[in-house]
Amino acid sequence: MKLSSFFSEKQNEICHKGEQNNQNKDIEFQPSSAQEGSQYQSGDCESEASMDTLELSKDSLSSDEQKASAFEERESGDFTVDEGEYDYETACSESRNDTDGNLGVPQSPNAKSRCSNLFSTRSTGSHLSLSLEKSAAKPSGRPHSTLTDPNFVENYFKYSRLHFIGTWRNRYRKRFSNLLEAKGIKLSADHSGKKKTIIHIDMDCFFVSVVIRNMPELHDKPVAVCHSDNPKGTAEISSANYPARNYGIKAGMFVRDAKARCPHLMIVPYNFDAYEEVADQFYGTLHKHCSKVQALSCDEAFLDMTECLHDNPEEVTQRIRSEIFHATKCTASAGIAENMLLARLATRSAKPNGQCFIPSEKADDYLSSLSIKALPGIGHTVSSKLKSKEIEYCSQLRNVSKDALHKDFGKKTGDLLWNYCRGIDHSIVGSVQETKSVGAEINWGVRFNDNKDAEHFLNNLCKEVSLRLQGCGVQGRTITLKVKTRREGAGEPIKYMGCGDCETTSRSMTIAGATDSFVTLQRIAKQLFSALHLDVL
DNA sequence: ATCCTCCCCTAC
DNA sequence: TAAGGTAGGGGAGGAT
Ligand SMILES: Nc1ccn([C@H]2C[C@H](O)[C@@H](COP(=O)(O)OP(=O)(O)OP(=O)(O)O)O2)c(=O)n1
Ligand SMILES: [Mg+2]
Ligand SMILES: [Mg+2]
Repeated sequence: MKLSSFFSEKQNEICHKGEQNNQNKDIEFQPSSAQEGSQYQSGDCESEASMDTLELSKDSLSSDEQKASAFEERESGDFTVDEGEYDYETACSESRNDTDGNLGVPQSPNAKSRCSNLFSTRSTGSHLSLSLEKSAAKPSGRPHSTLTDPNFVENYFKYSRLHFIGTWRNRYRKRFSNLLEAKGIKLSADHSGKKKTIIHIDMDCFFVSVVIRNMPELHDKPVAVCHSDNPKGTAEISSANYPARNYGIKAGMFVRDAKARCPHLMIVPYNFDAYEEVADQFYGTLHKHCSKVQALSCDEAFLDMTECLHDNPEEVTQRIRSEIFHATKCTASAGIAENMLLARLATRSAKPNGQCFIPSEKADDYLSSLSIKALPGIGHTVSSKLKSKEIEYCSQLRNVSKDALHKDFGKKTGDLLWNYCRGIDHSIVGSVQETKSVGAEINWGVRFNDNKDAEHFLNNLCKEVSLRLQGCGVQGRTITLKVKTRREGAGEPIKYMGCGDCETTSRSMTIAGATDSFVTLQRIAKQLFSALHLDVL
């Protein structure tokens, strides 16, 4: 059996380079956090000497237990919802089998693992994450794992779509820094009773549209972006165009399931450079029409047109969309409303290649029949909890008192639910926000035979985080390491080179002076890993 | 009260 | 074969 374990590191408390102070050099690490672990305490954290591989290696080698990664279980949960067309649980049956049940809430846990480290002094931080997995005794054959590629970390990120979208914001920040004035962000303060005009705009099936933008013959055929065209494969669909969605194909689905629904589905490869270029054209157009632009992702933004409006909002929106199409040969859809919530919901109705205006007097009607799960910020866990009480639509949610929502979901989420189901949203369109953390994690292809493998991987992850910190020009003081370990009794991962069903644990440590140094990260990460008392094998 | 650590949840 | 990342919001529970 194989085992896999993950870990990640994270550093918090970032500070902009330049100002940091080191107060006490002596005490570089504050043992405090590390010890929390508690029982364990063997002092790993304190003495560097002890940290040595010895302790680690012993532990790790000694036990045979296996640990695996967890993605699968939870994943299933995340997606189950929609129309039931694609049952992720089935796809990931592993997870379910596993046993033990967990606690309470129905499949709540997500399986995602992440590892990260972050630092920060003030506002920035960095994350580092690693994942480890023990490899099966003999099958060394895996072509794409930490066991066979010494530069696995570096290579992995070149091909990861989630890494691309996850780091896009930092690139955007650099590219458009001249246009971003760090102003007020999201604090909900909408006291100016003035009516606003908000536009939410999102490119249609972005990754597919960009790749086929010069291939009109494919526009009405089902097409999806994926690394693999193997009809038995577990590669994930990144984006599917609208003809493909008619077959029930969605992002995140395994390619074998997509092919089963639509055998003639055309698979096209990723083109990250083109996504970057089209996103720049998209944002270039937006900034031309509006000074208040909030980027949500590479293909999606909010515009506060209240003060940039010269014409009818719908005509302006039409113009912006035409201009985007002219510049990119890709279509965008937009929603227009008086607040960000309604504008975003309007976009959904508008897709594909359309636009939709929701006047505030129609908001109540529009929301009544809307599923709670469709509200932004409400995912599988919250919506399932409500559904178990027979509350599925916004109209039903309006009958639940604020107190009851607070009790079940906490203050903030309770307020959000209460407001959103009534179409209330006071957030304001902001431009940039200060970085709070920086991290890196890998939950695929991570396999270790011994502690050396794990250490090598961890070091590479530290290097990655160090570079990212330097790239952002920030440093951090709190380093967090997260590790995934295969859950007891979990079988092989369903997904090729996946992490499977894992348990995640994390440890963090705050140091006196902010850092972006590889050597420092490496040292702290090692201590944190050791404090977790995990066995590699 | 407020802060801190270790999670969980969400979205792209 | 295939590339399951990243970051912020938020809560529980303990320390201060
Ligand atoms: N699970 C996901 C979600 C998104 N993406 C990538 C591919 C998408 O093209 C891009 C933008 O995400 P969207 O949610 O905007 O999805 P699309 O643009 O593909 O479709 P839509 O027309 O619904 O916006 O992010 C991904 O790789 N995996
Ligand atoms: Mg889109
Ligand atoms: Mg989008």
